[in-house]
Amino acid sequence: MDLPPFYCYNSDDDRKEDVTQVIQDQVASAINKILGTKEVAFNTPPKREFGDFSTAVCLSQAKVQKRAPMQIAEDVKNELAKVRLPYIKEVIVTPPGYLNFKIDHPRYVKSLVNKVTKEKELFGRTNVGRGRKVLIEHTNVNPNKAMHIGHIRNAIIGDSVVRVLEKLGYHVEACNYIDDTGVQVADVVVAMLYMDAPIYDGSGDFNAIWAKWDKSQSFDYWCWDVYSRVAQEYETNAELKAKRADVLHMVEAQDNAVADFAKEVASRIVETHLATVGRLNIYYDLLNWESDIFHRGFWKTAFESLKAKGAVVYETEGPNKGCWIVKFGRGVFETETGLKSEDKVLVRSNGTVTYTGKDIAYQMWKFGVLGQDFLYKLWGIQANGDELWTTSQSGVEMGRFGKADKVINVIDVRQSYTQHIVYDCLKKLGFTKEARNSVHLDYEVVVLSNAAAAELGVDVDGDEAGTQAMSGRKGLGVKGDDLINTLVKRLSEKVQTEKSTNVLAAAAIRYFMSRISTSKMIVFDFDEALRTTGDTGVYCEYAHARACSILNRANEAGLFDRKQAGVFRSVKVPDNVTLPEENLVKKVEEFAGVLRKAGKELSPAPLAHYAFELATVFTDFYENPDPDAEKQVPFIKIEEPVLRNYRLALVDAFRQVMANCLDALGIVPLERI
RNA sequence: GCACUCGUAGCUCAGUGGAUAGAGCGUCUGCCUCCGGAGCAGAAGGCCGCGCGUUCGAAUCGCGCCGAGUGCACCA
Repeated sequence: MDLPPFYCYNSDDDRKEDVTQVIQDQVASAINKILGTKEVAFNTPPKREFGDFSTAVCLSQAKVQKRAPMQIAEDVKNELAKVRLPYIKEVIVTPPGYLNFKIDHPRYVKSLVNKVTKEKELFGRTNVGRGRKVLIEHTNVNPNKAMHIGHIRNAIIGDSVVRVLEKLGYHVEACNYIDDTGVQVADVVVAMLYMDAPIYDGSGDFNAIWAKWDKSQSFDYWCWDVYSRVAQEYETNAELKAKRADVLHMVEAQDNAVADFAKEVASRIVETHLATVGRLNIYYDLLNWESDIFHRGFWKTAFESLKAKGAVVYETEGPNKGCWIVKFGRGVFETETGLKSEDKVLVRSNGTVTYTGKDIAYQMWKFGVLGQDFLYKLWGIQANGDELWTTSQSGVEMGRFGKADKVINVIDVRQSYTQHIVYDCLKKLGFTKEARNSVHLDYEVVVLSNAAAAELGVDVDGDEAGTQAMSGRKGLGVKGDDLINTLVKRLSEKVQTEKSTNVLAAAAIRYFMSRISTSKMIVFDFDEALRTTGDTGVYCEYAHARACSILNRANEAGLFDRKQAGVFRSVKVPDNVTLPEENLVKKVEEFAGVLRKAGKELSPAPLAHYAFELATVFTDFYENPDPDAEKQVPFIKIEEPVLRNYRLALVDAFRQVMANCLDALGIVPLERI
């Protein structure tokens, strides 16, 4: 498959303002001039005595120059002494030939603190994405049951990437695809209409059907059980199973009472899903309904293009006889069990279109190359104040959605193959640029540890290592709302307000899902997910709240005015910057780079790790700001105004950057817990 | 069979070419007259799955194994 396009952009321009980058660029160009090299890579020395950053460039030069690396390093050091390098205090050579550089800390700290103070919530942002529109589709949960923690992982990754790319200057559109015409919705409809008495009489009156819903449960929870029950019933009840095809057929026809009922079921479930993810601070710009893809005839248009380009062929023989297929893989081949085909069917022999077929048309719409559009109407205003729009048969034309330069589909890794086919078909249609700009953000799934499964009542040995896949059909899984509720309950004892409790629970869950690489399976364990100490979102929030608390105390004592912008702008930095201070400032500076990394990898994981490291260095600074002193003095009780103001400025810089980082992770920073 | 992903401390994970491989949880030992103890300081715990290569230098790159998982539908 082609390389994801996000690896291609050149972000060099955006690093020009980083203080360390400025310093390293000057050192690098000086070294390049001396050695005649083109590039110098820097890294961090293992020991603080060596300096702030170093390079092994002399080691690789040893072979070229056929001289000892130590000797080269010494020569470079001597040459560098003749050049004026601002911010560099000292150059040290260590075996086997490293060049180490010491920074003039007071100047460095001052310029960085001033930068954070000036840029505030903009600190760390860049504009690499300027002028480019990215459409990110995520969540995409079948609207037939409650969301489980696997769906939650998808939504958290998707929403985090939306936030990161916005901070990198892209124009981002977040879409949530609603498959309201698929078998899963049909199954719940079958269950509601035909599984229990009273059976639907075909009258178009659904009052008796809705009355089956046990209102002591939310609708999505009730459907969760109903769906797993009907899946079991199918095994023994062929008559019921036959109803599925009927319902599916009516839903696709869209011109009958059952189709309207199905839409009503799906809509109600979508509302519950939006409520669930809303608790986690996740929002969208647009809901895209599969029924509208049918209605607007997207497939027909795409199909004509595919035929015109010869990308699809009609099979007159072989295993796919009577189907329109796209050639793929090895094509038709013989196996022990007979003829098999790796080609992908887009139109079945009964004339209906497969999901992949619809997806090709839909992907074309996302890039604005289908030549057709949805109709839209306002769904409502979300809790964050933003409008949420939806495609709709009764909507109006609008020019603002789709037409993206890049499209990111957040779908679990099991669908890599079909995504590949969709992008490949785009290429076959002549949309090579669009195919290249299509990204499958393929994260790994969430499974249950045996212990977690045992807690849910599954018949497994909870003491044994191993995992259980979640399954909607079996009704096996941890529901998102259950996890949130459990956390809220645990946290509420020690948190002052209900609002803070909810934010903190969301922080814990988002952090838990974000810290693990998207390429790694999450083996869900209750103890781990509910933990509030150590490497958690709660710890990060706590550090932030503590910083706010210090600043508030200082404010109350009249030491400075928090509301008054720029009070720290001209902060004086003492001559001796302590190690904890230095570590904090260096970590603060890393934020912009971490944000870029998250954007490049399309993953919240780097930001989560960074947030924890930032919280840790801050806590160290707070506990022990001056390790050489006999006694640590609380910042607000420092008598000397220069030192006190400086330490408070560092607290404020930390507070700002932690808030920015949490925001990128979709976590609301708390002033108080 | 083919393809992709994963394998690092008892457990959960960072680290993707640099110097002595890091965190958290759990275990053990200490620390609340003090800005928020959801914390801090310390101890113990590693053939970075195995082998061969590339390189001055490999957990990191290449090849080959081993183990775990996923995909290869006229399901989505």
